[in-house]
Amino acid sequence: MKLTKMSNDILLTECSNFDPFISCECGQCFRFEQINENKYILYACGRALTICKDKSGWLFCDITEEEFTTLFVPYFDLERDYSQIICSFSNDESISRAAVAGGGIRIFRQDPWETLISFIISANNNIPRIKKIIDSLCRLLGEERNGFYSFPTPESIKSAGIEGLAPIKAGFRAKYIYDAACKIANGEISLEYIQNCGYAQALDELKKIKGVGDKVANCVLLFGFGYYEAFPIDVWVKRVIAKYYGDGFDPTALGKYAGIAQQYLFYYERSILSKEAEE
DNA sequence: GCCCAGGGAATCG
DNA sequence: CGATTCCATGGG
Repeated sequence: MKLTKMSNDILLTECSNFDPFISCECGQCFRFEQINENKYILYACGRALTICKDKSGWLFCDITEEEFTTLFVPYFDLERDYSQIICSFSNDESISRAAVAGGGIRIFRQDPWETLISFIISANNNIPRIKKIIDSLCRLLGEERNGFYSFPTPESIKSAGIEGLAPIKAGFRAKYIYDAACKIANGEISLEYIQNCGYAQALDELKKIKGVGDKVANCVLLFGFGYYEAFPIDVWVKRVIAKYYGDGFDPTALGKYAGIAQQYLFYYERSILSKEAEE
């Protein structure tokens, strides 16, 4: 990994297994927009970050090297050796095949609270609409700072109430968002405890929140807390398992980075389906 | 009108 | 336990 200062921008080169565009599109995060083929804006770490695909590498606009290093190197998980992780799946044919297509995916280390609400919203929903609801939520209750809306705090959602959430049109999920906000705001659930108590305990803790079951909890643990052994099973991954593994599939057999394998499978299964739709 | 979407709660037996 | 049903909303 090499960072080069280019006036107000940072150029990233010599960084294998990293494609920020694919990493955005692979379903782990929802606050980003594609401007064109070579340009995305990502809303993370409390700011908007413009990312351009350059001939020589990835260009991150209007950011200092210090800010990129302290905020976005951890966020993009750039210090981890993903090629070694992919190697650890080499005895699994379908994961290895999926990792060819999704080799640029990094698991983003997202804000736990934002990830919790985002995946509560994801229940029985599709990605474009999840993005729209989250964006509405930030515009409704977040704080604006030169065009960027922060993610609303638990307290602000709590004081808005279920009726106050009506404009974002989250449907039946509004009461779950509210329940999560209350339990975090009043300390009934501690995100810090979930961060430190280990995977199994953290899973139980998250599931105390209404609207959080096995799938949502595992997404939050994987994308918001860095529990890489979390293996969320949604409708797509269910299809993959039925197709390639059948009964008796055990994600723990994939080791401590099972969640990364899951993300390759999810991305691959969806991308081959959209490719088939084009034909 | 139908079905589906990164599911989960409530309610059965 | 497992199997159904319902939940709001929008796009295809």
